[in-house]
Amino acid sequence: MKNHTETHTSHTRVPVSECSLAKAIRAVGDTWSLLILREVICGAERFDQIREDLGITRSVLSNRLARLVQEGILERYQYRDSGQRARKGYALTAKGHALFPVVIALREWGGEHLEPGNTPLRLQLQTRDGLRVETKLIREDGLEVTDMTDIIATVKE
Amino acid sequence: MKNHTETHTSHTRVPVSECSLAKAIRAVGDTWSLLILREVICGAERFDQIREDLGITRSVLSNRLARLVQEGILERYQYRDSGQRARKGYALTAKGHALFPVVIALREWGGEHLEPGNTPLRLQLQTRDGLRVETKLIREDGLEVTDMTDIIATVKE
DNA sequence: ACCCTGAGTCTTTATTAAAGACTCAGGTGG
DNA sequence: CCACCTGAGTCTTTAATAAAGACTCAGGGT
Repeated sequence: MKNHTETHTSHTRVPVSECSLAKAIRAVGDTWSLLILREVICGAERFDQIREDLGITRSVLSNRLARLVQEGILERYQYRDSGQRARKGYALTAKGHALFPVVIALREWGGEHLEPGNTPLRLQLQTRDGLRVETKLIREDGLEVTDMTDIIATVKE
Repeated sequence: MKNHTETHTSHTRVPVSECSLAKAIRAVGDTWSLLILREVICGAERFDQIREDLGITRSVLSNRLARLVQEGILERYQYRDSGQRARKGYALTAKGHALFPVVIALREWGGEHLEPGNTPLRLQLQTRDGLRVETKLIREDGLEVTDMTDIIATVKE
């Protein structure tokens, strides 16, 4: 436990009910939703495929998928592999795709702070022509922020 | 429900137990942890302050804080406001600060996709000298990715 | 010495998730 | 055409988590 006596920053109060960040966390920040999005991003589009990969129960998966569809993050579609019967799948909508920065940032954080050192296979997020994609924090003036302790929360009005 | 017959991308299988992204989601992707981090970022460092802001119960807050400290995302410290008794607070560690890209990306997504139009007060994340900070997806070659549908998941080895 | 407050723990009740049996519709094979 | 398989769920029961709120305990203040 560090022991600092410097004046600490004052509390920026934005009620949870009016905060975009809190709403976003409420929308996708639960135990399963982000993992389901990961599955869809990885190309698991069928119910049972997602269920097997995640080890989630049918009822919970059913609920979460319905919620994600209802929130406009996922959408359902039908497809048919040649010689197979028609099946239903889930795919990202534009709103769902807009979560990529969140997912990629999480992936980066996990890779840098949760791996014991030598991790075998790492999920990679890249463009279709194979270029790696990463998140950067860019200031209004175009410069990159590297020191996170320089960032603070304020209330804009 | 759209009805596409184009060949869908194949499934990129990375077991959840070996995936940095899944681990990151496991670590902070639950109902309360991210909201608690939001509080700390906003300067709410005391137990009861966080509890009041979030409406979380004491026992759950206690558990989550302990977990976040144990995971090295938060740390405890003591401080004393002038004329007040010493108190304990929670602050982000370097590992916790490294989650800023995730938080900022969530904040952006919430602001763009969850707000009904005219939202009164919006939490702003900026540098100490008042410059707004935003996340960008940058490709290996330095160009920004604007079309999210161009991003796919692969397994790197 | 007594009281207040911050920072919890403990106990009871309500919600949510897990496990796994059951349903139902669209095809497939005979 | 009929029986059967499979994907995509629902339903029921049991276990785990969270909510509500009383209780504890230590450090100051008066």
